[in-house]
Amino acid sequence: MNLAEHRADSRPDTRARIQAVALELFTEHGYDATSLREIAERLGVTKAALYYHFKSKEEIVDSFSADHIDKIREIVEWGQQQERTPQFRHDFLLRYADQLHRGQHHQIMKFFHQNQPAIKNTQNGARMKDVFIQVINLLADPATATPTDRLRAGLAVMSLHASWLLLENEQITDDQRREASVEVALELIDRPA
Amino acid sequence: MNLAEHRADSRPDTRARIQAVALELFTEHGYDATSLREIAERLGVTKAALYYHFKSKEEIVDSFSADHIDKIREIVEWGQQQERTPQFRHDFLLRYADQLHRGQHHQIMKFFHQNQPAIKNTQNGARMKDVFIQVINLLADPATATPTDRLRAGLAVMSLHASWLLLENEQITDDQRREASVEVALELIDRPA
DNA sequence: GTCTATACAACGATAGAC
DNA sequence: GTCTATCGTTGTATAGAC
Repeated sequence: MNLAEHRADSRPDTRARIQAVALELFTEHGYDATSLREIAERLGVTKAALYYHFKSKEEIVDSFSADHIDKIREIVEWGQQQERTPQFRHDFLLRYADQLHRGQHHQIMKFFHQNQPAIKNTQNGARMKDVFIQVINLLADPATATPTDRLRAGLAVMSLHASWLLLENEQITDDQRREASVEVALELIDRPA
Repeated sequence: MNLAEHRADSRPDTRARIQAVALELFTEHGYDATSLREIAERLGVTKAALYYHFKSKEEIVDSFSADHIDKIREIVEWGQQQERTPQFRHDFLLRYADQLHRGQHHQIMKFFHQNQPAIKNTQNGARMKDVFIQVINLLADPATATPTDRLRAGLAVMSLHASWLLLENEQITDDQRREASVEVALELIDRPA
């Protein structure tokens, strides 16, 4: 899984640059609307060069989402070993929010949210959906929670995922945006009886 | 007159059938991933037939979203003439939720949510975004509300829009789904001081 | 109002030179 | 590791017969 070490012999970090530009364009204009030609031109190379680093367009998405999914899985696995108390839900949500704000993970979530039809049939699209369901299951036990509780849990997660979208026109800093999203998320999961 | 069952192979109202099939496929597989050939085949006609009724693929989207946008605008215009009390927010949200569950409007919102990159540069995509902002402005006055209040308002609307998505695996009826989404939405807009 | 046939561009992907 | 050149497919859209 450690691709960085595998490519230690290649000269510039072209692979990482492709990932960064692809994520940016996929998020901005959409996965389907972004051609490999656009990505290549932005980098000053040709389409064929991309195919040296990735065997398909879909593999570019998989490459930058695999790491993000693994990180969320770690948090979920930790959570599954804890007792389901209100305090746990609080801690879990803070861990989750913390992870979202590391590196490009926030942007990756934006990409997944806005390109669901394009990726839901891909390998990592399915994995992302699975882990998302597990997160909600930890916040609202499917065996005992009401549909209303389940919905609150889903919206709590969505508050963290989509805060940049719902608050995109506001004149606030990233930290303020993050603080607001965590506050509202906590309200939602503290609500159940 | 019963036009619908008059003839099985040459039904009238082809335009409406195109809209219905297009909305279904656009929502299920995505706007970009759905070709006009697919839509035509599902209807038992050829691509060229679609072009008699609509001058482009984008116009199909515009045709079934224009009516929905107008309906929301009516509600917004009503809201802008009311006093901004807690009771008003309550009534407004109920009116909005009610509109969402008429006809195909719920499905249209799902389509817009899941295909934002594909439609954000279209005419009605911009109109949809404008009216969405106005809805949030009515629930949380941009001049006085905190970012947290704004986020709650946005999530309240998202609760109504995305309840079928967040509760898609639950074994509940449409009415229960709707009831839960309204309940959580009302909680969110009742929260501000 | 729907058909056949086709124009034309763009896409993802591959082969092979350097 | 990147290039040129190209393949095969699919896409939207159009022209003209019926």
